[in-house]
Amino acid sequence: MSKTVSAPLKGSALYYDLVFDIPSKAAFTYLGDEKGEAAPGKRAIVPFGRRETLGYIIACRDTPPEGIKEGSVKAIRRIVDSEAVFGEEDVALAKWIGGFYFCSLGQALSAMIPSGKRAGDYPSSIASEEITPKALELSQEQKYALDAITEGYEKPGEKSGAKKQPFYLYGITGSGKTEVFLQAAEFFLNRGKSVIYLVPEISLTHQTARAIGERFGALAATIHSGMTQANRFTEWMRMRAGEARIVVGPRSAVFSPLKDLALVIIDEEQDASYKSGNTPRYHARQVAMRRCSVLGAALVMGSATPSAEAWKLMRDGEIRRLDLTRRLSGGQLPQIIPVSLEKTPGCLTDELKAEIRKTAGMKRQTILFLNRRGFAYFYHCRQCGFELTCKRCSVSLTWHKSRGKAVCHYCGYQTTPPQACPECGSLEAGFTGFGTEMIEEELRSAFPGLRIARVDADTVSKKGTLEQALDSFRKGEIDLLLGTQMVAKGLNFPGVRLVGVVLADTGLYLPDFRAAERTFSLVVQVAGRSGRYFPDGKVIVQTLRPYDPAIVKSCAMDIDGFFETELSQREALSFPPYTRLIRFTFRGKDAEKTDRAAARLASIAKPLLPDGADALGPAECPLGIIANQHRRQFILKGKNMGGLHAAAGAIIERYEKNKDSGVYLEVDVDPVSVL
DNA sequence: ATGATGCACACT
DNA sequence: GTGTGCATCATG
Repeated sequence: MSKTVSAPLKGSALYYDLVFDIPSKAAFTYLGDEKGEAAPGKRAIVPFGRRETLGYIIACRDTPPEGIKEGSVKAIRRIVDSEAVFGEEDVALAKWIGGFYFCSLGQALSAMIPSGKRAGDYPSSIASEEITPKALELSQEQKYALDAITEGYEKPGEKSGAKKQPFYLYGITGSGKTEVFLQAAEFFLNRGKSVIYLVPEISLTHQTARAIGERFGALAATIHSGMTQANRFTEWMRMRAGEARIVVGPRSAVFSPLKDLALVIIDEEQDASYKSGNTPRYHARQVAMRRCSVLGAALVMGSATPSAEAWKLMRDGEIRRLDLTRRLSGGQLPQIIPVSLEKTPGCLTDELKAEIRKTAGMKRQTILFLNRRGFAYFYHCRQCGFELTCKRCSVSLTWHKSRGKAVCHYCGYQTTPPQACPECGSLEAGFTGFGTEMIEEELRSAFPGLRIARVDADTVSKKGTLEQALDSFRKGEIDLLLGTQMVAKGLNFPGVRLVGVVLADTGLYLPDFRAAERTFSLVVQVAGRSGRYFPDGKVIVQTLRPYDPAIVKSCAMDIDGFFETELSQREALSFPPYTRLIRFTFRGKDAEKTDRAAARLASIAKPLLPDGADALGPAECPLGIIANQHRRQFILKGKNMGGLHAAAGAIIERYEKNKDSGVYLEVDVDPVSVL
């Protein structure tokens, strides 16, 4: 817990060590503030170089550290917090994060602690006035799972030293995972313990948060990106005070400062959003495992489509798998039909059109899903094969009809596409492939009477638009919802009969070893949107690769089969989960310099590699240029993370000794994507 | 990270 | 001779 150091007597010198949200690992010593409010665990504004910066007070001391002249120590300008906002446990966790993900303590703390200024009053939590603590009746399978999760629980007061095995609630969509999670949470709350409930994104957080607010009332808290800083901070302090004991939230909620944490739930465990995209590039699952093992807390993950990592751990018995095999509503799994797109002139096959028509005739609803990532829509010359790509990034430009422009999805560059091929002058050049706009147009002309709504990053840039569209879809004011990723996950619409995947295999063209896994899991999840309440759900999966295992197995809902082939392939190529990766990415305006930097790190690395470890590259990244920056990567691969990680640490240290100017190095431990 | 400093080449 | 640009450095 946070130890509060008594305020210094007036005039007596007491020093404080602060860390900052900067790459430097050093702590800086300051004199206490005038009011004497300084204490470890509080944040302070201090003069730092030529400016004032927020820092985290991590310790106090009687004398300045060795080598610092007493005269050069500055005083804390102002203390931000009236009480400590982080404690020893948080610092210990931050140190671990810094060590494992190669960032400074200050960077780790700043990722953990909400940056809100002041804990105002205590309103606006998700706590619902009407508490409905009535748990639903559990099925046999659910009961078994709940018992397994709770049975190892030790009595309060007893020290729980033994390492607990994580659980995995593996169940098809609609099999009642959430209710098991909620009752497990309730079990621990009833014993005075705390619970973290992680969900992938805000849209999902909302539904789950509501359920938790209703069931646990004032004990519930939530933190997500849609909240104001002050509200997030308020929730943080409610947790620290022990007032809130269950939190629902995305990735960052894994840091929640709950008292007596006993259970961490990770819903949709395979979701890539659990991995942070910026420093520190932590994975919430990894952090959760760390916290749980330190505290002796239980970890329960769940999904219908586990990650390859989790699947292997279950297979090897390192994670205990708990199966939920039946849909509670009695709904059947939908029929999933793969349809080849090869001979279709437009982007909607006759099969899909027929089903849309049939569904509309039944006064039911359709969701059309387009996985737009990858190269679904590109300028292509049929004569010479020329492709129009971004001048700055190496990716294909996407055609935006409404703007009449070709746009780069990475840097925002846009240009008017040429009428004729710039290479050979042929007029048989232009955009092919599918975008949501084009599909929308084709739909409107094919089904003039249908009420169609399109939901993608372009149409929902304004806040609330997505909610609005989804709301009117739920009310039945829209017949067909067309969208990207956002319509795929978690949403639950009773009226939906048909789900169409416009082009399932776009992701398969990405040069990433997880491409098949992602595609597979996406199709299975999208399929799960259909037929949740009626037994006549239908899913049409359009594809240019009808024989690809990821497509075939996902349409057959053959998860075992998919992982069998996928894992044996990963093993053959020694990719995760059979190995671990540490990726070094170099960015620089100058290609030569970037190459040199990568080569230099590689030559440092070679002699330091532990036995059984491999180096890949240095090589150009699959996306070789992004926003005018050349990108190179160098990947370490090894069976044993301990040795690999230690080597990486030594490599980084030597590399930084004389670093290349204009080239930035980024280190990613356990990268989820290598694009 | 970020602002200050020092050195290179350009140009009123 | 001063002015703009970037690499280098230190931050207590």
